[in-house]
Amino acid sequence: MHDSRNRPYHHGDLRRALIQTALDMLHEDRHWQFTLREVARRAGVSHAAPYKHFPDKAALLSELAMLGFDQLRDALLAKKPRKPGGVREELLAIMRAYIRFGADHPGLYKLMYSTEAGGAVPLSERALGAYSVLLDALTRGQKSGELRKRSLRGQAAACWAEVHGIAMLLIDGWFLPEQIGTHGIDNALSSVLEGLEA
Amino acid sequence: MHDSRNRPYHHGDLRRALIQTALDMLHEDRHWQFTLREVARRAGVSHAAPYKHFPDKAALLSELAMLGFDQLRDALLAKKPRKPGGVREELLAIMRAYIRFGADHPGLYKLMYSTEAGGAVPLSERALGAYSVLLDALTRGQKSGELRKRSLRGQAAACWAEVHGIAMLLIDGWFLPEQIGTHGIDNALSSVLEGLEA
DNA sequence: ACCTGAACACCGTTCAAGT
DNA sequence: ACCTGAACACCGTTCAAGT
Repeated sequence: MHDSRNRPYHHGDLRRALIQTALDMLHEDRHWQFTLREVARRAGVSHAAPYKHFPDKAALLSELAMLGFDQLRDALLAKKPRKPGGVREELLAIMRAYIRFGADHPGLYKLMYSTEAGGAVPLSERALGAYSVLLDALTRGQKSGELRKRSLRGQAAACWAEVHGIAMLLIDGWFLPEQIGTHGIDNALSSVLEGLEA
Repeated sequence: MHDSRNRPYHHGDLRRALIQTALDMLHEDRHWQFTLREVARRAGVSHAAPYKHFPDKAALLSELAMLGFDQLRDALLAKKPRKPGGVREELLAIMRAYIRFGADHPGLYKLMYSTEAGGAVPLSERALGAYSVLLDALTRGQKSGELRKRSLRGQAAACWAEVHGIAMLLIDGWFLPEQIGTHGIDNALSSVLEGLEA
C-alpha cells in the first residue's frame, strides 16, 4: 500500500529524515510540544516506524538538543572577531551571538535547556562545546589583565545567566523587542561586563 | 456511589481544592507536566468535574501562574531591609530572594514563565506586581545618586535577566549548587550591580 | 447548581505480521 | 533489516444524565 514510484518500503535514511522533520517543526512552532506521531506523519511513515530508530520520544528530543548545542557552538565561534582587538569586544560578540541564536531558534533553544524533554545530562559533552567558547574568552581576558582575576566559574556564570535569561525572556515574549531593542540588550550586557573588568 | 460521611456530592469549594492540589503536585514534581485527570483524582472527583470551574486545563495553569506571581511579589517585599541602608544592599536582597523563590518553587516558577502553559499575557498585571518591586528600588537608586542615571528599563532588564537566568539554570540542574554555591551567585549579582553603579 | 459516566479524538508505546 | 496495522493504556474535552 505504498507508492512504489517515490516512496519505497524501505525509506533509506528515515533516522535523518525524522530529525530534519522534527527540526522543521521545532522552528515552525517555537516550542518542542510536537507529537511523535505528527513527525512520522510528515515524514510519510507509520507512527510506529520511528521506534526502529529511537528507543522513545525522549531519545529523539535528546538527539535534537545535542545537535542544537553543536549549532550554538558553531554560531558562537563564527562571531569571534578575527582581528586581535579587546577581550571586551570579543565577549560582547559572543554574548550577542548567543542571544541571537536563541531568538532565531526558539523551539530548539528551549528544548536544549528543558529537563522535561530529554533528561539530557546537564553540561554534557555537547553543551560543553558551546560553554568552552565563553570560558576561553574569559581566560584570555584574565591573562591579558583586562578582566579581574576572580573565579572563572563565577564570571562565566554571570555571563551565561545573563544571556540565557535574556534569550528566554525574549523567546517567551517578556521582553518586547520593539520596547527593549538591541540597545537595551547591549546595555544589559555592558553592565555585566563592566562588573568583570579590572 | 459516593461516601456520604465525608465526601458529599457537592464538594463545596472544589475550585480552591483543585488549585491547592495542583500546587502540591507542582511542588512534588518540579514541573508543570501533570495531567488534569490526576489533579481531579487526587481531589477525589471525577475527571470531568474540573470543567465546571475552569474552561480548560490552560485556565487552571494560568490561575496557578498568577498566584505564583503574587507569591513572588510577597517574597521580594518580605526581604526588603527595614533599615534605610544602601540601595545596593536592597537590590542584592531582592535578587537573592528572587532566586531563592525560583529554587524553592521550581515547578511553579517554570509554569509562571512558560507560554506553552497558559498563554498568560506577558507582563500581565500580576507579573507587574513583582516587577515593580525591582523597578522601585532602581528608581530610588537613581534618585539618591547611587546608580547611574541611565534607562530604567535597561537596568531592570539587566537585573531581571540575570536572576531569571540563574533561577532557570539552577532549577534545570545546569548550575550544580555545590559547585557554584551562594558565593558564586553573589559574585554574579555583584557583577551586574557594579555595572549599574555611578 | 454541581457532579458523574460514557464517549470521542487524540497520544506514546508495543508487537505480531508483512516485504 | 525495515516498516505496517491493530492494540493497549492513557490524555483533554464534551455532554446527557443523575442528585
